[in-house]
Amino acid sequence: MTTEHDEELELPEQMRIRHDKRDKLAEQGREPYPVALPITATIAAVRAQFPDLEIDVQTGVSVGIAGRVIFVRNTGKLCFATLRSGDGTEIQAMLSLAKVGEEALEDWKALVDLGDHVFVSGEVITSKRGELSVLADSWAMAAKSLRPLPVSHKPMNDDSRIRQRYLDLIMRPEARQMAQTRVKAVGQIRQSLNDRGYLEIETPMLQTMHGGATARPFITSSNAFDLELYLRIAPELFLKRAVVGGMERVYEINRNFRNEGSDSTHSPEFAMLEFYQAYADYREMAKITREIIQEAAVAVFGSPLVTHMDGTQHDLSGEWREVSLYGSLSEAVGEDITPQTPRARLVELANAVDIAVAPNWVEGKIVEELFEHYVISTFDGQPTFVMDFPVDTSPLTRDHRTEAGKVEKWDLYINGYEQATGYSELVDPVIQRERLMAQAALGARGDDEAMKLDEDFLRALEHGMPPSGGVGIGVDRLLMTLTGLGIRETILFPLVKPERA
RNA sequence: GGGAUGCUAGCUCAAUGGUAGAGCUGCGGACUUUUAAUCCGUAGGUUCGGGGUUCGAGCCCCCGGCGUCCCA
Repeated sequence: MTTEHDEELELPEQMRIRHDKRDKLAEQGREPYPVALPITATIAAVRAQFPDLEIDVQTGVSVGIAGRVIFVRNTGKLCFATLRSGDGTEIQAMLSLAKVGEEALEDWKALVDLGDHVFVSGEVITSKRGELSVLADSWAMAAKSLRPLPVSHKPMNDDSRIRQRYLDLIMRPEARQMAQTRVKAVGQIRQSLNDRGYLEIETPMLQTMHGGATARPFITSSNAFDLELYLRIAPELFLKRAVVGGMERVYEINRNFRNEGSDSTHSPEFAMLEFYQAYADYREMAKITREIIQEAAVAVFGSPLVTHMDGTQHDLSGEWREVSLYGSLSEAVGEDITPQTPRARLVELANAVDIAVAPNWVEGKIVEELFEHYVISTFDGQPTFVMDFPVDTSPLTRDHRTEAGKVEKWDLYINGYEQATGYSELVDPVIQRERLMAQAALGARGDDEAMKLDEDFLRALEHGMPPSGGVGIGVDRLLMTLTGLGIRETILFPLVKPERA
């Protein structure tokens, strides 16, 4: 039988010591986790109030502040500590024998570790080196940390940073900045859409039928309803129902779930913005998309000039280039590729560049793969709208108004990544039914990514959906574009496998 | 899915198949102006898990776990 005491003995030495200090705090009448502290100011407020003090100044102003101890420099009769608040602002605490007395100073030295949250009450001064400081009259533990922090001057390894993001946030300003950048960008997206008369709505994450994209879903079930449920792969079909209902400008920013692998650009759960506007077409939606992304960049950087942490810059200002999918591919291949190009020729072209064509690939899928192989690298990172996709890969998109075999769909590429997609939405319920029937046939042939026939969605369309444009923007991808970081950095807590299986 | 590569002290990393080490952190001591403080002393290990080869395995082999990079 293992007692609690034995378990403590098995802890690493440094944790045992911190547990002991936690116990000692209580013995000395110092609560290790007090419920409240007489805080009078934030660290940021103190810094703001005294921005430019000379060296060795006494302000006569007394404050009570709290923060996490990130440096300690204990000497015999005068101790220094740097306290940092969650926003990253720092201030020095000084504890002198003369001010706090021998007992409080000895307690400080014996019981305070790097990583503890402490409270310090005293006068705002500057030290003889000019550092803005609070010269303590008293101190209190705000929250004892039982685990040592990583060393501050060596980078943590990526795995630990992601698994223990709280440590990353404590240790690395860039991690805090990333989290704030995301808040700024997403906040601006909402603002941009609200300003254009859009309503933000919430549609189901648990769905009885998944649709709106081609992807494998996560499957779960309801005990109460004895029902198989799917985590949504897209909100599209519900947002369109809202448009049918008369909500003519709607958007949603929320998580989608796709039961697929992850890499530097894919996460099983990812944030998606979708927005729909009645009486707009895909060109109008492209313009709004560009404006939203530019406005997000301005919100983060103050201008459409995006600057990554490594110093590389991308100019997102102005109009963005448009290329035609078939046209740019034809140019790259050196022969005319159209929706009428025979499948056999497409397969030859694909095989010539080592694209393995699966038997169930439709012609449009081969064209898109050829496009990705030949053309995307020529964009040179520049924001580019790729216009007019094959009809057979876009079952929810309206036929092109003049080009046979194509639909009014664009993909937006920035930095070589697919960033957004926009449609003139298919609103003809008869054609939509035919398209979804064709998808169901693919599904019956074993394509487990094919769309299902959603009768209620079709019923909604049969009530009449106004001509509409729709867009999906990957929020995590947008953050990647703005920061130059991988998707697992733009997501605060990405999915990681358990450490022990 | 294929290939390469990594996992060692709290953190970052060393270690021809032959006594597992360093820096920082920690602990003890000195220091009333420090900024990754300095100086003296000292502790800290199930080398990811399991099996195998060997007189002997952190290292070699096999199986598994978790990462990273490249390719598809």
